[in-house]
Amino acid sequence: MSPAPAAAPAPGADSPKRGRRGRPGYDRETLINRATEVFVARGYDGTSMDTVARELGITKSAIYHHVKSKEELLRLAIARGTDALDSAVEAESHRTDLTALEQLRHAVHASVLILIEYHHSVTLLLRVRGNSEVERAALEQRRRIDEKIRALVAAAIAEGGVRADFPPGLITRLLFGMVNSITEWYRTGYPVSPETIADAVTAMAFSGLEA
Amino acid sequence: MSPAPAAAPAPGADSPKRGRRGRPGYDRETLINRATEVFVARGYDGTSMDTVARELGITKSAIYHHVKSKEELLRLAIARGTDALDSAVEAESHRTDLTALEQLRHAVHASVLILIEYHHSVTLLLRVRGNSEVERAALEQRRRIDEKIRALVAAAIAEGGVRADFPPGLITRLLFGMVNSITEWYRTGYPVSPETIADAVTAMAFSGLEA
DNA sequence: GTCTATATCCTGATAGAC
DNA sequence: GTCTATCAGGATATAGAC
Repeated sequence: MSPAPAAAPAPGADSPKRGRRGRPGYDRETLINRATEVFVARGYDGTSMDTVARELGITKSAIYHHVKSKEELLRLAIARGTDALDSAVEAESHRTDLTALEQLRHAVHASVLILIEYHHSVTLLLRVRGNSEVERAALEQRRRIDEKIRALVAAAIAEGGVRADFPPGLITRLLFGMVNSITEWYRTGYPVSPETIADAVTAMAFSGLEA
Repeated sequence: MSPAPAAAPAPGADSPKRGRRGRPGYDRETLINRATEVFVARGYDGTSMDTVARELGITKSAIYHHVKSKEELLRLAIARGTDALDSAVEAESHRTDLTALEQLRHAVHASVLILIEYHHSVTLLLRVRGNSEVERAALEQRRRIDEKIRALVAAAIAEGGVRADFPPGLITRLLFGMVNSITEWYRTGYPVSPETIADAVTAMAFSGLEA
């Protein structure tokens, strides 16, 4: 019920090397992380660069010194989570020491942990509608990840480890619908540990909620 | 595995009484339904009234003849799904002939069917961020529905029908996270019937995906 | 690296003709 | 009930001083 995590390392998710001088002094990394949070809180399209600036305590011009456009800021904000998710799923799906069912279980568990660690970034990714080139590129990368998951589920079904009474595509969507829904309510400080959440998701997904 | 649906009736979800004259001739109902689809496709904040008008083949002014603001259009777009969901959950949670576990199973099954029938409207509801009065009111109504569900899950746990090895709030969020995730991929014409989808969700949620 | 302007375009909304 | 024309405010982005 608690497989090996295999989550990605934390490259500095919160407040890296701020200080030194008295006030703002943002480095690019911190600016991206904070902007990501603001985009998540109000929605990307619902957030003006003025709002981002105000929330960060600086002006728009200061932001445009670090990034060349609002779209680039979105691209950078999304990239972290996408990359972490992709490499985790990629890693799990190549472990030849496990059955497909166990690979899938590990992939679910690892995805939950990454989704929590990078929850702002992943949340933005999951909300993208394809309204710009950046958004369409993000959707395309997400589609590639989904493809790997679908292959895992198909293999687990072929193996006899996963129910075959419903279409594989439907099973996959529901499984990762549950996993991804974490972004809807998870907030920093949520009073249940990431490991417990990952265990709960894995248990619910594979065994159901009946006692 | 296939409980009594109890879904709401269809008051005319697609194209009511269009025609008569050659071109547009929208009635208010049709306009709202079509606008809802456009909002879902691009996101509410990412959709200008000019875009809505273009998609509908009329001008902004024609829209403002039917509704007084973009916000009111959102309110009307969201209302249908919210009302249907609320009354379905309300109805199931008052059936004294069923155990709490069975009430929950029926509520899940009914929610899936409503979520599919009103999927554009419900999708908008689930994406609301609280950036305006209309959005905050929608969030509040949604919170009331969630409260009823949480009570059902708590009762089912107390009854011994649902697993108690994880926090009830977490179980509830994951369960309806899976249910609600249908809005992420369901499209009119999806090649699996609503009933089969509802059965699959119920089976996955209560028994898990292991064979 | 951050500020105060400012340019340019887009957005929600209205007036008034047909 | 729909159109053309228009307005006032807000959006992204840039120029140039400190």
